This record gives sequence, structure tokens and C-alpha cells, in this order.
Amino acid sequence: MHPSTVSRALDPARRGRIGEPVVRRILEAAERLGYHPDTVAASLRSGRSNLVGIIVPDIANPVFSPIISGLESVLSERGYALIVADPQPQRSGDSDIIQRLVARRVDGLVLANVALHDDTVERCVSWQVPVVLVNRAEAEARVPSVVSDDVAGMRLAVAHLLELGHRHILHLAGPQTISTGSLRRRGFVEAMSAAGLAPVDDDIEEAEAFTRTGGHAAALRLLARRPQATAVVAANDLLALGVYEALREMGRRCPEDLSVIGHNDMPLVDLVDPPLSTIRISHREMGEQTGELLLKLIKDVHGEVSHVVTAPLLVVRRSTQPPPVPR
Amino acid sequence: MHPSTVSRALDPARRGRIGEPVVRRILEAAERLGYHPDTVAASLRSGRSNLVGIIVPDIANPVFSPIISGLESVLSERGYALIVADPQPQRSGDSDIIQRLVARRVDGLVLANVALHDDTVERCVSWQVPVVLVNRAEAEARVPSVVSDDVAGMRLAVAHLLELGHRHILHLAGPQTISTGSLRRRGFVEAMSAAGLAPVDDDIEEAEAFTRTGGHAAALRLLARRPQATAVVAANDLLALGVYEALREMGRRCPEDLSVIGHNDMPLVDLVDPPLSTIRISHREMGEQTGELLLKLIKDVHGEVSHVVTAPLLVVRRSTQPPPVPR
DNA sequence: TTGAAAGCGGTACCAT
DNA sequence: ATGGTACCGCTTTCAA
Repeated sequence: MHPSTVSRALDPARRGRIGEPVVRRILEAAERLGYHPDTVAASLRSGRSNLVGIIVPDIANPVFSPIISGLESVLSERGYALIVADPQPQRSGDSDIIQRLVARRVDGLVLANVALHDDTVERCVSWQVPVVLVNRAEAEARVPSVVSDDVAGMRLAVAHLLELGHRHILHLAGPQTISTGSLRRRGFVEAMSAAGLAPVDDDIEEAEAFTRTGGHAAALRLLARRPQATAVVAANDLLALGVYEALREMGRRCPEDLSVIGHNDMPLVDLVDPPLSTIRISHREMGEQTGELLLKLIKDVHGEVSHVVTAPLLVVRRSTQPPPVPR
Repeated sequence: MHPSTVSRALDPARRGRIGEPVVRRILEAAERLGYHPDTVAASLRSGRSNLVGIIVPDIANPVFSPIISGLESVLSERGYALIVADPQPQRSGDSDIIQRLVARRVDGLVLANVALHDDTVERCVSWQVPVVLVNRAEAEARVPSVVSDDVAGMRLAVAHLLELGHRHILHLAGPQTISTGSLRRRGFVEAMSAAGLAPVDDDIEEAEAFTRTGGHAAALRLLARRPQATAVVAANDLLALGVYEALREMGRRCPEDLSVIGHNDMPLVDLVDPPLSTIRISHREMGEQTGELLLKLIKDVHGEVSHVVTAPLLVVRRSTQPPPVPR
């Protein structure tokens, strides 16, 4: 048969230009022979790979895995496959994952690990690869991004505690090199200031990483410094769980002695003791939005740079309650 | 310059055949021009894509995400990229993910979602694609697999409860179409029988899925039927947490009234109330082993079919204690 | 050790 | 609506 005709008949997008009966015959033959067009050859010729890469700091992290899942869902529905990369600093050969992905001719890239100031983005732009940022924004907003409204989230958390009657509220911040860490800190400061309770530096402690151990260590420092505080707003759930551990060691109770609120609403925090009040973010939805944005960008490289900001939600459980009455 | 020479100089594996100074000049030039060989063209010509696919039932599942992570880590170290696919039944176009991946010329495939009897495996074998199963074994062991020793794990769980003094022990089983569900059930029956306490059918209840809600519903049925039992062995942690919920609704306490033990040791189960005793499985390590196995298979398609079985570990926390003394 | 030529398997473009 | 042709960018084989 005639290669061009077959090619066209097999591509739903341009099948219309081919005679109805011919298409049927070709489809049948393909079925019978178990023929499937070679994606690699098609990529070489067409320049499109139908491949998208995502770079995350940790695949198994409960924040990123639903993002990957949502993204994959949108992409695969549209015929794209997703390559997941997780650059571990100590690993050799990782010198440049972005480069490796670009050499594979990915049609687009999702970056879930850029720092607030990061030259990775610049390199992608210079390579002309469509890029979308997720769960991270960069200081200059050069490329599209999908993030939760961290400032609004902290406003929610602070408002909840104020309403319960708390006045002396601390913040357990995340690393300030990461946008969520920085934005949430800013959100905390703004919300407190708006209530006339502007925090001083000693009311805030930075964890070294968004982990339980990081939260634990930082909470120990913070609570030693500010024993009379009645509530802590943690920059994420893992940090909040670190506060739990610190409290346990210090012989203080949550929520009776200290209210704690987290951020993310990751799986199982409703079952920890006490069930954690937190700010819910739909990471899966963020992944889906990221997919839509990227697909749009791939189709129209010079489309406008749009930023999606998803709304967070307060989830009240049992780790927050009114402050203890002073004796 | 001379394309062949450049190609050879850029490939570390065969650089040796090229003159030292020539190599240096080529490397420099490549650096200067920002040249990177096109992987797609290379794939087309060489037949190798340096691409591996993994198919999981749920990317965000705490069992599978560390597997993916471990696998990715091994693969990317060796120059392979990992495509992650997550076939959702209701999704269109998914008609055949395997086919789509094969059309992309993946060098190998990891299946994390095969049922006990599954024709997917057969199709891969017939397509000559190297395949490794992970966290799932099939009834006939036609292809390599990496699994935890589920039977041994259940033996550990049962032995722990027996040692505490329990005699009336129940099993909350997972879906029997899945190898872990079926193997763990068998392990439970064997371990109990070995102790002269062979369970009857009513001592075991199957959950519809490995989820909290599935566990919750099944636990309600099981505990209603067997109120005097003093311990439950759940087929995984999520199911065990479902038991917690059921207990709470029934006004019974864990561990005072009923000991509960899970399986997997997923993140955060050490912080739930009460901290869950469980069987630890290193899913990340399983992912790494899977990568090694697959790479070996890719290199030598006709190598022997090996099966890796990782050893589980008992983790005692606070959800298990001696049975209440009968009044 | 290096150069030359021939494809890998499709798709884009032009001709009919 | 279909057929013909060139060619995507590399690797492989063979020749020098």
C-alpha cells in the first residue's frame, strides 16, 4: 500500500481527508497485522515527541505524588506520556537532567523543584522548551505557574486561631529558599499584622527542611524561646507533626496547652493524635491544571503567560482549641 | 567534521577507539556549540530508546510511590528515563497503555498492577519486551518479579500476637484477585494452623479494596460476627486504619479491647492513635531491585528468570498488647 | 583510527 | 483524495 495514505488514515486528526472505505480497509489491515506506528520515527520526522517531563524533588513526597498523578492523568488522556525525574544531588550523571530531557525532545517540561531564584527556568526558556512551574513560583514570573494561594492559606489559619481567642501565635516556617516557605511566612506576618499583632523575629523559627525531624528540631528551639505562646502555625503538615513530637518530649499537650495548625492536609493527618487542623490544598487538581496549562503552551508557544492560583480551605480538626485560661 | 567520528567520540563506551586529541577537540567543540546528540534519532537507528515504562494502579499510593522512586533512581543512574503510567479504567484512550509504551519502543517494562492471573504479562512476553513484576507476582512465574515475602510477614504478625497471649485472632484480608491479598491470607492461615489454631471461614473477612473505607466496612462485618476475638491481623495498614474507625464507632478501644496489626509500615502510621504495630516492607528497595533486574534483562534477554523476595520486619508499636483478661 | 554510505520508519510537502 | 519523494539525525557497517 501507499505509505502516505496509511499514515493519514491512522491519524485521527487527518483521517477526514481520506476516503471512507480506504480508511476502513487500512484500519482492518493494521488490526490484522498488529501494526502500530513507531512513535520514535514519527518524532524524528515531525519534531514532536508527545513526551512531557516533570522534575520533582521527591517522587514519594505526599505533596508531589498527587501532583504527578493529576498531571499524568491529563496528559495521557491527550496522548502524551510522562517522564518523571527526581534529581538527587549526590547522584552521578545527573549533571543536567533538563538537558537530558531536552535531548529526548520532550515537548514540554514541568518544574516542581525550582527555588525562588533559579537559573533552571532561564535555561529552559533559552532552549525554547515550554515550561510550567507547579507548587513553586519564581520571584520573577517569567513562565506560567500553578500554585496554591499560600498567603490566603495563612490568613485562614491565623483567622481561625484569632477567632478561638489566641493572641500569642508563633510560626514554624519552612526553608526560605523555597517559594512556599517564603510565601507562607509572609502570609503569616501579614495576617498577624493586619490584626495588630505584628510578630517579631523571635516569634518565628525556620526549619531546615520540610520534614518531621526538621520541624521537631525547630519546634524545640521555638518553644523554648516562647513558652507562653498558645498556638503555632506550621508551614506544612510534616512540620506540624514535628511540633507534636517536640511537645510530647517537653511534656506539654496538644491542644490543651498549645494549639497547632498545619498546611496541605496530607493523607492520614486526620488520624494522628490529635487529628490535625490544617489548610487543605488539592495537589491532584494542581497537577491537572498544570497539564492543561502546559498543553496549551505546547500548542501555542507564544500564548500569554498565565498563572493559576488555587484556593485553599480551612479544615478544623482537634489540634486547635481556645487557649488555656491564664491562672 | 566527520559524523561517525563525532558519534564515536561522544559515546563514552566506544571513545577508546578514537584518537585522544581528536576526542578532546570534539568534546570542546560540542561544549562550545551547546551540541547534544538527539536521543530520538539515535533510538530510531539503534533500536534502543533508553526508556523504561512502569505501570502502577495509583501513582500517589504510599506503596507504589516509593517503588517508583527507587526504580527511577537506579534507572536514571544508568542513563534510562522512566515513563510512569497509571491506567484509570474510566479513562478514554487508555485502551492499551502497554501498546502505547511498546510503540514508543521502551526497552523494558515494569508492571506493578498485574492480577494473579493476567494476560498482560503474556502480551508483553509475546511482544518480546523485557518485563519485571513488582509487588505483584503472578500465579505462574513466567517473568522475573520482586516481591516482599508476604507469607513470612504474616508469620511474623501471627507469632507476635501469639506471644502476647492471643488465641482468637481474626484476619481482615485484601482483595483475593491481587497477589498480596491472596498471599497474605494464605500466610495467615498457615501460621495459625501451624499453631494449632486453624481459622475457619468466619474468622476471615475480605475487604473490597486496600483502602480505609474498604477496611472500615469489612471490619464492621467481621467484628459483629466475632465479638470475642482479641486481635485482628489486617492485610495492610490502610485496612488496619479502617479497623480503628470501626472500633471507634463501636465504642471499643484499641489496644485494650482489641489488638490490631497492619502490614507495610507506611509513612505516619507511627503517629496515628494508637501508633500502629505493623510489618515493615521497604518498597523503595523493592523499586531499586526491580531496576537492577530489568537492566540485567535488557542486557541479556534470555537470562534466567529470577525472583527477588525481600524480607519483612516486625515493627511493634502500641496497637498490640496482651489480650484483656476474661472476667 | 578515521571516512563514506546506507538506512532506521515514519511524515511533510508537492505533484497528480 | 491519493501517490511520490525527500529527509528528520543519528548509528552501523564496510572500506580505506
